[in-house]
Formats: sequence, structure tokens, C-alpha cells
Amino acid sequence: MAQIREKKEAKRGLEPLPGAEGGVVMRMAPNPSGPLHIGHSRMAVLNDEYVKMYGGRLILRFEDTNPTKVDPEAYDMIAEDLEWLGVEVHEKVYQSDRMELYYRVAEEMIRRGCAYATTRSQEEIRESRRRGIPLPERNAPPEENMETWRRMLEGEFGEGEAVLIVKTDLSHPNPSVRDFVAFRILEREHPRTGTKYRVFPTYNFAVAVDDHYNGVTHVLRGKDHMVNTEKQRYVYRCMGWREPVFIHYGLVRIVGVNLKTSRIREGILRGEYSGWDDVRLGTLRALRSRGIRPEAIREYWLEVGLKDVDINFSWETLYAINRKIVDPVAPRIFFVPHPKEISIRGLGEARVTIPLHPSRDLGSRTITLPAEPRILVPSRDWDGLRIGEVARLKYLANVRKVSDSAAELVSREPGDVSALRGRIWQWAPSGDSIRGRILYPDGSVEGGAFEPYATKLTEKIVQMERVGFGVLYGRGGWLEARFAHR
RNA sequence: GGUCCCGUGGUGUAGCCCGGCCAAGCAUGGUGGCCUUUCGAGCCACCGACCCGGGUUCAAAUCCCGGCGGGACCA
Repeated sequence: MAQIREKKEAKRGLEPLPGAEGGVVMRMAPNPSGPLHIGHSRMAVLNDEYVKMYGGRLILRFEDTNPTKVDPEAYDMIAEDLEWLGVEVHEKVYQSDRMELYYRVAEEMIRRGCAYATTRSQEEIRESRRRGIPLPERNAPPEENMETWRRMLEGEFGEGEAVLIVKTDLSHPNPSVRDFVAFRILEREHPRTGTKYRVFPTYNFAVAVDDHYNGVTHVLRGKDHMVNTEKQRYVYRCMGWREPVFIHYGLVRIVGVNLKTSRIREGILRGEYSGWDDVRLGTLRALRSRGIRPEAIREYWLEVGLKDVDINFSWETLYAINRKIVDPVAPRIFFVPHPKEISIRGLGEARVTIPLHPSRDLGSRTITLPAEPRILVPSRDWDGLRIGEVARLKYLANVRKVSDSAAELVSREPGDVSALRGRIWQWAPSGDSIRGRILYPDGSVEGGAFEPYATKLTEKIVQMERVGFGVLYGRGGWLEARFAHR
């Protein structure tokens, strides 16, 4: 009874990891094909969180043994993204630096009779796998396979002419698990190793070797890797290595943004996207540029946890978390969408001081206006106000609409605020307002005018009142806001 | 088509292993109200779920079987 209750208490935060008491070694292993996106951040945050919880080390391993998929700039971008997320990496490993190690393990596996080399065609290999009938090489003595392997390394074969295969179980119910390829020949230049190597390990082989030699104790990975896990176990078993704890979590479906690295790159090259941080993208740098805080992302993934059910990513929830973080610290600013210029009759010279936050002491800004000023108001609000009706220009004055382009002063004081409900407007002085626009993640763009003080708040999260939160960027005389959320 | 995984409100999660405290908690969302010189924040109320069918049991979201549905990988 007491035990059950204890478990209920422990449910706060992350699920405990089995076998982690003495500390953990974990790793995250992105393909260096582009910067990290919101989906990647899940494994980063969870790994980091567990390492911090139990003590231990986190390894960042670049899985770059497939030269066709590597973007040389991605190595640094990924490291930057992780740093921004607050993920503490203790060690970086490049698979491409470890080729000799892979070769050594391969040879040991050949010697032990767990791997064989073949020069047969892909069709023959596939057929053998499909029908569960061994190729002759499978049962050949290790020395013969070793000889073929040497010839592979020495460059006797071209692409696709020879492979090294790990023996698994030819009667395995899942055909892809049967005797999988461990090394193949790729005649490409690798961004880090150039043309030094031409025999490259496949994903599953390299991962198994690395996890072992890096001393990884716990592997967190998506359910889509379950078959890979199974394959990797054959390497562990042959070599007599101790297996790490494998945990497979459910997949996340993320809608609303483009996450496909290769397509994003094309889009950038075509000029369709402004860069890896384009507001329409789901990259971490896009989120950062909009003012999404790393803490919000961390908290989101902690809440989601490590369940094995597939889930839908919720922007709403992420935004709600972020809003809580950012609301107390974001200066309020006036943005006037689709401005309409009107004149205010009966208003003398005015100098108003407006707090930057309704409840926190973030300072204030002052706007001065000449007598009978011309100001900008949102045309949508203006058009919706009938002649004779009263609206409040926030912190400035209550005014009555008298014509299509003019209003007259009613009072400086707001009077009964609740009576003005829905008719309190943000505004900007006509003369020295700053032209600008807001970029929304859905791709839409809204033009408008900012009050002059906005230029002092660039690169910071602000709240454009009645519009939402975002980050302002100076564009030489005008401003561009990247919208985060309401 | 094969192999494997999963199925609690619109979304995410707690509970399921060890059946009763669950007429199902929390968060987000939606709706309404209060408050507020923002359509933000805060406060309050309400809406809303155990995939279906059998079985076991005094008792099932929780255990068993079957179906249905979703997903992943492979082909």
C-alpha cells in the first residue's frame, strides 16, 4: 500500500529510468544535414534532463557516415541550437573519425563468423533474404570472407559491387532484419574525411559500435527505430557486449510548419525562405527568432514525457507555456495595423507617459504631440466606429468621430473604462511613427506603423498590444516583427 | 501483404504493471462571468474522455480473449 502511494508521488516530472541509479551515459545522434527543428528538441531535452537527474555524461554524436546527406555547416548549427536549448553536451563524437574502429570491429566479426562479405548483386542478396536461403559466402570460412573484405577496402570494387553483411537469422519474421548490410562502398567525397575512405558502415552497424565504445547506458529513440534496435542487438550479441537500456517513445506529428530539411534547403536556395530561421519554419532558430524561449520548449517536452503512444504536437500548448514566461518581461508597445491618419480637434499640445507594462515596473516611454495633432489609428477600428461614437486613444484622450478623417476631443481622462470596452485603441503619432510589418508563421504579412519608441526594443520580445507577442528587428528605417503568438 | 507498437475529453498527460480511494485528476483549448486604460495577464464557473464486444470478478479505465482504429518499419 505504502509502495503504491510512493509511486503516485513520484509521478511528478519525468518517469524514472530503469537502471540509472549509478549515473548514466546518454547520447543524441543527429544527422548533420541541417539545423535542429522542434522535433529534434524532444530527444535533446529528454536526454539532457535525465543526465542532469542522475548525473553522468551526454554525448553528441554526429552520424555522418553517409556522405550524401551531410551538410558541413550543420555541425556548428546543431551545436549552437543545443546550446541555446540549454542542453549540456559533455563530448562530441564524429562517426567519420571512427572509421578505423568500425573496420576493426568488422574484422573481428568476420573472424568470429558473424559477418561475411559478398560481391553478389543486390537482387541476389535481396532474393536470398526474401526466401531465407543463405548465400554460399554465408557459410564460407572466415578467411575467405576476410579476403573479400580486404579487397573491398583496397578499392578493388566499385559502388554496389561488394558489401559486408551481418549474420542474423534468415528465418526472422521481419525480412529486413535478416542478414543486414553493415558496410557498402560509396565513391563520394566526404566533407570531413575527403576521399580517404570509400567503404562506409551502415547506420545500424555504426550505431551499435559507437554506443558500445562510448559506454552508453541508455538509449532514447523513437518507435520508428524498433527494428533498428533489433538489428543492433545482433552486433552486441556477436561481440559479447552488454546492451544498453533501449527506450522507444512514440512519434510526434507536427503540423503547420515545414520540417523536412532537404525541402527547406531547396526553399532557401530558391529564395522562397529567408533562411533557416524563416518564421514559417519549425527550426529551433526560427522559433528563437520569434521569441519562443528554450525553457518553454523544455517544459513542453517534459510534460509530454516518454510515452510510447504517438502524439500530435500542440502549438497552442507550447504558446501557452511561452506566454506565461514572457508576459511578465515583455514591454508593451503600440502597433497600428493598416493605419488610417486622422486629425484630433481640440487637443492642445500633449505629452503622455505610458508604462511599458501594465503591472510590472519595466519603465515607460513618453510621446509628445503638437496641438491639433494628426495620428494613426487602425483603419479597421476607425471604419467600425460610427460618426458621433467615442473611442479612447490609450493613455491619450477620449475622442468622438466627427468625420471620415477627424475626431474631436471629449476628454483627456478615460472616465468610465468599462463603458469603453472594446474601443480602447493603440495609436502612433503621424509624423515620426515607424513603418513596419509583422511576419506571421502562417506566411501572412501585416503592414502597419509602430510608435517611435519601438526602435529601442529591437531583438527583444515585446507585446504589440491587442496583436500579440513577437520580436522586433530593425531594417534600416523600418521595423519587422516576427510574430510568436497572441 | 508481412512484422512490431499503440488506443483516457479537441490536444497533451495522470491513473493501468500491484482491480475497489476514478460518478476519472492536471494542463491546454472552448464558452460565460469578474477584473483590467490590450482582444495579454490574473481570478471564478461551466463544457468535454476510459475505441467496441465478450469474458473473469462482489467489483474493470485497470486482468484475459476477439474485433475495430491509428502508427512505424519492411516489402
